Amino acid sequence: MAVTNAAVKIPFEAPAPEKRARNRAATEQAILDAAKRLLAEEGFQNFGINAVARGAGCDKQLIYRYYGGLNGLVEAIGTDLGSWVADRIPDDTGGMFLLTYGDLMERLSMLFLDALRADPLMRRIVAWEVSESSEQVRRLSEARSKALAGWIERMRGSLVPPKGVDAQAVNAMIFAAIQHIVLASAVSDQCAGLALKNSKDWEKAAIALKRIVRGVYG
Amino acid sequence: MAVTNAAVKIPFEAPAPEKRARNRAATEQAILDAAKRLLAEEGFQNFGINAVARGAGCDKQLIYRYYGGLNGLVEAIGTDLGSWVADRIPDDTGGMFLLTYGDLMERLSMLFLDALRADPLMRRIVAWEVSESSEQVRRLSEARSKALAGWIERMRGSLVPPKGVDAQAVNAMIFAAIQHIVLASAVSDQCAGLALKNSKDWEKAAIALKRIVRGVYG
DNA sequence: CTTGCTAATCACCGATCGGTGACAGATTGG
DNA sequence: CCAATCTGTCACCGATCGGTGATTAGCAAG
Repeated sequence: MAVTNAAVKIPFEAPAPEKRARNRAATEQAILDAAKRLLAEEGFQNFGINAVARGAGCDKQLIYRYYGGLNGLVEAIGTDLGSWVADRIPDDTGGMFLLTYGDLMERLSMLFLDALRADPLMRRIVAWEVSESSEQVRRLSEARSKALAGWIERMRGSLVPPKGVDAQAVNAMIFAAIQHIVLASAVSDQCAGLALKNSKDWEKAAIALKRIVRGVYG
Repeated sequence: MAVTNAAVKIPFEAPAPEKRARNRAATEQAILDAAKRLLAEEGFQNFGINAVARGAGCDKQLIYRYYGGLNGLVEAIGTDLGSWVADRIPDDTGGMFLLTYGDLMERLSMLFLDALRADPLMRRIVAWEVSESSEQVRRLSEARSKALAGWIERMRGSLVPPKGVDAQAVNAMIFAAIQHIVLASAVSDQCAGLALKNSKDWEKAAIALKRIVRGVYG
């Protein structure tokens, strides 16, 4: 055949002279890291076997071997998510005394808002959750909400919501608002006409959020 | 006889004897309808030239010719969105007297919640908005928020928010909460631990929402 | 050194994607 | 009647996707 040998691909091999040694554990970690990085930076849209393998600098076959495919890999990300959450959201009260349930929810709202804003991976996962109904994302979703619920329970202590208020429903609304507003800001710097660019904008959003919390819980 | 003839492809030609006549306007409409249907039913993930052409029962070439590709088609959907919103969200007060800004926002919240729940296309678009930052979705987003803002302005009448409350920020939070909770319910029947399946669940959600509105606006 | 095990790579598959150029059939104007 | 125009169809392109079988390369025990 007319060999076109001159057309060989030189696939950008040079600048990574650090070849990983023959080491399964390290490769597994590299794959997992690449998956998280890719999901955080590019979103779930172009998240696939080929992309992860490229990002990890290894063959996709290894993803099948070590994780059983994308599903297993996503599951592994979910497993990671628990500690991930624990690492990124403070467990303490920030030196405040949370005397009432309103104090608590105000504090939780602010912590969650800041944590989500600072965590692209978590944002992408939330966006994924509301966009697709596959088994993959269902697992991720479960891991996330479990970690979150655990965190809230830990922070709650012995505080109880006021009588006559469906705290579960109200809190779901509050967390929903935070999630949506952070997601919207990440793609368009605004939400429902409210600018969400600089820290001044966010200060307004935070005040509004506190106002809502206090309006319900006093 | 060993009829190899049986192996011929019969490409499922029969059950659609209704061939569209040679008619550009009708074809354009069929494409637009197919696009909206596809987006509403399948989501933005598998929304593409090929899928739309399949759905419209015509060649994709026509989409390029009549709409200039997917971008133009999405833009056409955006243009449609104005009347779409106007058709689906009531403009009247439902026989209520909206005496205060709180009355208004409570009513708007309920209307928006119901409308979004009943409108899969709008849901998909919102999910798209928070998942991708392309020019396509930016156009859609603008059309949607414009239609929404117009609706709110129309409903507002002469009512003004109470002093000392950043109504824009608070309302953004409320609408964000509604959008996220509806999106979440559409894929997983729950949000942040709150079940959102039957009408009883939704009644609880609605009450919580009203509570929040009343907590802020009285 | 040879044998085996395993990490890792390579080559290929069919399917689908977005996109384009060429062509067929109907309609219309001269 | 012919030619131009418009609607619609078809075949094909390169790229990428998820997935798999065969193969190479490094390491340790015998």
